Amino acid sequence: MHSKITDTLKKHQLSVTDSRKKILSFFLQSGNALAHADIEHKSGTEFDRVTIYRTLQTFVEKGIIHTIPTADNSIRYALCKDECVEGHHHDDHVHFICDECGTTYCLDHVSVPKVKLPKGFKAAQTDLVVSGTCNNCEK
Amino acid sequence: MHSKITDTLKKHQLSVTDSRKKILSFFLQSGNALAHADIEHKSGTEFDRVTIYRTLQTFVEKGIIHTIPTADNSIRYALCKDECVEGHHHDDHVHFICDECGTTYCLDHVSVPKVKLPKGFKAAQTDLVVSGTCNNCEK
DNA sequence: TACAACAGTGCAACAATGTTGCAAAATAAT
DNA sequence: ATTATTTTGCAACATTGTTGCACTGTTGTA
Ligand SMILES: [Mn+2]
Ligand SMILES: [Mn+2]
Ligand SMILES: [Zn+2]
Ligand SMILES: [Zn+2]
Repeated sequence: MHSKITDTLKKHQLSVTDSRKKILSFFLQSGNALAHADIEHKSGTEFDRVTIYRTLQTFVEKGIIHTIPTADNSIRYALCKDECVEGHHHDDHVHFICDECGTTYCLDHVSVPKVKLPKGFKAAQTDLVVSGTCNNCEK
Repeated sequence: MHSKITDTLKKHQLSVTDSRKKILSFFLQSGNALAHADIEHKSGTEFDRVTIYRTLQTFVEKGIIHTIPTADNSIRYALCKDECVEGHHHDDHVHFICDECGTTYCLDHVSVPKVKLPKGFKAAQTDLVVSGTCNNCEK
């Protein structure tokens, strides 16, 4: 019997450890994006801060999670879709950060439009982040 | 006789001080976006690290510079266009970060497209950041 | 299951980045 | 010129991120 969590780790050639299982479960439970600090709070003293840094880094490299840029010096991380693999992400959806509650959403069904760049500029990745009020916080 | 720098500070109701003049001049000279660390390097020991933090914060609040989100935990700052005033920015252009040289460009003539959000989501601000190779670094 | 090889973790020490309060200095207003 | 106000530097502290290394846990093989 294999849980979904164990399967995901194995699929990406990672040893199955307590911290990885737990951190991955946080993402699955939450549904939304998490910052390093969120994970630190959720896990209490269960494992070391350094382990969280290394786990997040490993997950990003393996294509399990992706980063979401912000203007407040706190990277958010969210689960990738199945197509993401090591070294090549396919997360071309819009992200939304709520100014009220701070929740960060992957808007999986809103895709990032192509932009026409000036001569000589070659795009490798495009991030579109919208901030405002989410559907939970609206009046 | 008033310099452009002094004028800009006065226009935004700021006292004209050495550090503000110097930091603003860095932005005017560079043309591109600067991170806190860039300013710290350019200024050497001329003024305190805390003063740089406070000056950048003040400039953002007053609409002299705007922030550019990144996925590497290092906010970049760039000069605003003239229309930006306290509490209300008008920097709806695309930003480009070169993976080779690290330079961050304001693509003033490439505007951010409107995106259609799911029901209940209200956009206040939209940031579009492209990364890749700039026209200086291509091939 | 037992063992060896390997990978991941915790800890400690450190570096970098950001924040706050307060007295001294600079600037602006009178 | 004097006063009122704002800004700065400093010190102290908090938070965030990085690295090396010994120890522990995991995996694959017998
Ligand atoms: Mn996402
Ligand atoms: Mn810009
Ligand atoms: Zn919200
Ligand atoms: Zn470049």
